[in-house]
Amino acid sequence: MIKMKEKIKTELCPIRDIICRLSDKWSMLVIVILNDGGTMRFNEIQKAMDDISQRMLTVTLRSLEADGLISRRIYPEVPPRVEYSLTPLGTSLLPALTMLVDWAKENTGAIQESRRSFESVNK
Amino acid sequence: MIKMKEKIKTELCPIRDIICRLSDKWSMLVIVILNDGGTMRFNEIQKAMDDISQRMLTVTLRSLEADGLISRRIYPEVPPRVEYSLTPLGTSLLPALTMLVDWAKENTGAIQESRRSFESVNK
DNA sequence: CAGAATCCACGGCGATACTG
DNA sequence: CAGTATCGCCGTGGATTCTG
Repeated sequence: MIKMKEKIKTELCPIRDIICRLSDKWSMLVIVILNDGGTMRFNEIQKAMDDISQRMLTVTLRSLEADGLISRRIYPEVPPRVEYSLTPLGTSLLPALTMLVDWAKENTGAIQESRRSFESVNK
Repeated sequence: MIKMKEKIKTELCPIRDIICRLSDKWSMLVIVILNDGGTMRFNEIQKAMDDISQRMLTVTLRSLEADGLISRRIYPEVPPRVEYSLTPLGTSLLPALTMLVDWAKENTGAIQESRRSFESVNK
């Protein structure tokens, strides 16, 4: 059996870096929303998230673009129009992301109950 | 096709909460290491990570214990001995975690190259 | 040995105001 | 519409010291 630990310690300084980029407050959610919505404009994405600030959406989109997970197309019009969509690389992340979300969904109850009993013991 | 966005917005305030707990600096790594090592003592885990502070390891372990992902067994001896191991719930997270790590591993090169070209364009 | 407690630096993130 | 710029809070996490 392969030692996952070795995976992480030898190959995964870069891997941990990637995980950290994804696991900020908004990145995963943006990817999921773009997967559902296809090609979307800035404001569309913001409405779909409904509680992200304009600044953080900009920052998040730039970060994802830098990593090659989304593409950003600018139309030289007035008023300006900018469209975002997942790249193939971004799309390839979805199975793993979905699995994580599904796991979280299935175990939400168990985890919350565990937290409650843990707190009542340590109160 | 199911709208992932709906999943996240309706069911996933709790789900996002879980993802956030996992995606701090150390939690995923601890889970992976415990999966490789089985039952381990505090110092064993710390050595396996080799760059985590004592404080952060304590904090991380408590958080994972509260969520029911790891168990903590105390032996009333002198000097004290405490052993950690994955619970079934913690183990059930591994497939999703592995998938994410594998994706990151496979696409590290592409991502880093994307970052470089992005920076050279925006310099 | 396995922590608890304290102090502190840094960076993520939000609020607000301004612009092409 | 889709940003950019600036300011400031606060939470994460590191270093250090102390304890049962």
